[in-house]
Amino acid sequence: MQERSRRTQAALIRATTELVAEAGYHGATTKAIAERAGVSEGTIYRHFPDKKALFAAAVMAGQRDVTEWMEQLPGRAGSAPVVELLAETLTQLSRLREAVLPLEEASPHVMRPVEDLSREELVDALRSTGGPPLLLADFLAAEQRLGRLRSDLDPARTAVMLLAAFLGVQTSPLAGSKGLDEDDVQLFAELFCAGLVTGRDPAASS
Amino acid sequence: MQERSRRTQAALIRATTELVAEAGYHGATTKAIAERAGVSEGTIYRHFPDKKALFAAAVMAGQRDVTEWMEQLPGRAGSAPVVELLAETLTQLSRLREAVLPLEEASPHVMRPVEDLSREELVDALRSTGGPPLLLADFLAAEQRLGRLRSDLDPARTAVMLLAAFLGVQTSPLAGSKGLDEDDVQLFAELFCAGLVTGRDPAASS
Amino acid sequence: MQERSRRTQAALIRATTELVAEAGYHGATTKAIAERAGVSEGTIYRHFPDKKALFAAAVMAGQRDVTEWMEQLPGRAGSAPVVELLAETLTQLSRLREAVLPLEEASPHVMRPVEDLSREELVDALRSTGGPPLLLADFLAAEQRLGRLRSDLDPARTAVMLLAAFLGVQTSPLAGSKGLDEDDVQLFAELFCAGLVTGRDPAASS
Amino acid sequence: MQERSRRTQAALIRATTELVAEAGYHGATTKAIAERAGVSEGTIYRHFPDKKALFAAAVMAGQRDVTEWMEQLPGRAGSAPVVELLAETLTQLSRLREAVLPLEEASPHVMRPVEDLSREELVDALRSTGGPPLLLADFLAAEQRLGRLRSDLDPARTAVMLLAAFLGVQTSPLAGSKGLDEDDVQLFAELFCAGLVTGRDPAASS
DNA sequence: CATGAATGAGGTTTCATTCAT
DNA sequence: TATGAATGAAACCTCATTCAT
Repeated sequence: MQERSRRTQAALIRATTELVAEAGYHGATTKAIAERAGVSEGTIYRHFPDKKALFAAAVMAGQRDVTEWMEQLPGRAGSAPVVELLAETLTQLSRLREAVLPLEEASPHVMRPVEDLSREELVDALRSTGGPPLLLADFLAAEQRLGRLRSDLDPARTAVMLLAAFLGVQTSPLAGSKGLDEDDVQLFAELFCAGLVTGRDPAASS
Repeated sequence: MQERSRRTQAALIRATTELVAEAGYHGATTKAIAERAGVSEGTIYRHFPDKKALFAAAVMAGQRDVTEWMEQLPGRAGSAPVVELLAETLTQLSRLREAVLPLEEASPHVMRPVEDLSREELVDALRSTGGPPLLLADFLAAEQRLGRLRSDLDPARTAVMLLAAFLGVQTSPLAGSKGLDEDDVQLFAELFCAGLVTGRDPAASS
Repeated sequence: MQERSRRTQAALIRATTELVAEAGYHGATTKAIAERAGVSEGTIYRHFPDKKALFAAAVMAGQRDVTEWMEQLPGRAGSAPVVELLAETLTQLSRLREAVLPLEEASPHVMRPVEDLSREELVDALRSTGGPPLLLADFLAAEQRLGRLRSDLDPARTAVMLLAAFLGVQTSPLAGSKGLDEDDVQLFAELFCAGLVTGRDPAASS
Repeated sequence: MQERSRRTQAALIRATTELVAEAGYHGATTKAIAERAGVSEGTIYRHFPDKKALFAAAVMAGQRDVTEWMEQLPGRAGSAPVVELLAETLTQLSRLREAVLPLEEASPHVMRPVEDLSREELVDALRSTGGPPLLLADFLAAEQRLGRLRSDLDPARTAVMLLAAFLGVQTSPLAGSKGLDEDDVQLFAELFCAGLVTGRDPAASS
């Protein structure tokens, strides 16, 4: 039955995401994943060709959630001070991504040997059309057209840098293990955005 | 021989750092490390109680190099525009840390399950007296006293955020595998520092 | 439907035979067999109690084809020089058995641990009434009565030895992977039969 | 210590050979081999890169024993009736090879998927200089020069065929599981050799 | 001090077989 | 009856760690 199949698959992806968040990449063994998902280890391989594919699916699923939220962002350009919009976006991101982040961050240094080829594919997918970086770039470009953002910035490059910096803050061991609170996000948005806005942004005067 | 002992230890640390950078955390097995260091596997355990200790030592060693460079920073407060000083600092950091970063980044998500306790210890050590975050905080405080930096910022918190954001940019899969070039560093410094400086900083007018 | 049932069964047997020939014993997994036969894995167990039974059936089916051809052999005793008749027989065998041989050869060393008991049953079946060895023995006995074959040979024992030797040549890794050509069969027949015939066989003088 | 290493290696090879003979290819699991050899499973991989290499080493070791015995054969050409020499050779072979044979016979159809490339290498090695087939070919050529063997036969081809046929008889499921006794070997030698010898061989008249 | 063989727990993956639909 | 998802034992292999030499 396709219904049951879909449920199992979702359970596996959820178990993977949770376990990586909780116990790190090493804790996300096939055994632990199967246990958490309430299936046997063999079942994993009925739904994914190997562990690598399961991880990729988990990353993509998380990615999808984030993307869905961000799709509204470009349309909201100009509706509030830039800093405010960015702060809201980052707050949402920090909530949505909490679970997914370890997975993605783990990929470059950790998953490399497991994945070889597929690592590039995965990153490509993350960057490809419609992903958060592009959506953020769209938003920045829209604000540029409104004259509220420095016109000498490359939206794509800036978007990537902003996201990467934020993810860095969110995951850095320097930040402690507690994660970020509202204040942290607000401070980050303020600091970083001060370099982005022009005088025409109403919040720039503060 | 203490001399020989020290050389072996250094070789092990160097081998560990190189291997993590080259082959990722999974490539840094005790066997590979011993081979690269030109000793036998058993020898590792003459110098470190376990692999975890070797990794911690490797992180600390890298940390030491970075710290040595940063120790001059607080004394240079006021000697040039803040943005310029920070850009120079980040450029140095991006060079010095290239090798060590994978090690540190690997630690939170990768070493956690292996180490549990030690992770906290490690992070504590990274934040403890004399480390780059504190040195950067000292520099920021000095600039605050000179009136060139917003006085409402907590230097310690800001320093951590700045470093974490920069490390995030440096290691993010979003940035591609090529790493950062001079322009990227410059852009980052500009964007981020615009939120830090006051009108009294000579570069603030640009 | 008994008709449909028979077709499925035949498809399974054919798939098994083909797969063992193509991909070796390890390639003949239940999954691969079901795929090739165009049914689901579970269906196998509607038609055969287990994999072992499927293999036995496949061996028997191949055996049946060979047997059918050999049934004419005893009746042709005396109709041509012994060497010629044997060469023709072996040529036919080498063609008919090409597909089935791997199955049979695989059985003793491969299926033994899977089957234990059944291996004996299988071999018994192979030797039982009507099988090629007995038919060849009948032919040899007939030739003995015609005086064209050494009378001191035990027909049954000789038949088994002749067939076994030929199968050995046909499957030996020493012979390379290309199999036997006509010349090889001819040479084998000549060499081996020279020890069988008496002076009264017209070909014995060559 | 190299001494201990060699002993372990020998024990592993012996265990592998025995287990394949006793329990078939499927019975020769890494676990069973390690148990039989009195070491842990992990130890296997300190001495051989993988199971395939262990099997190859076991085949080669058996091959070496057989080869050692056969090296004297070419020198004995002419020292006794051809049939007698061959019978003796085959008797020795049937003893020496009893253990090794399953391994070799298993290779083409069974080990293929495990070995892929290496199967060809293995067979090449079996056929390469100095192996039993070549030694037997040397012997046949020597007998040809003595005029006791048909001069129209290709020694190499005949040697391969003779060995393959004999191995076939020795391992055929048709022959039952008891193996060959002296009488069987004698009969095989007589039958097969009758086609080889000329009138000048003293045994040809019997 | 150094070696390197040995360990054994644990990892990912396969596959014959069962069972709910 | 046919399906195909689920099972779980067992396969091969890795690796941090110990210990006799």
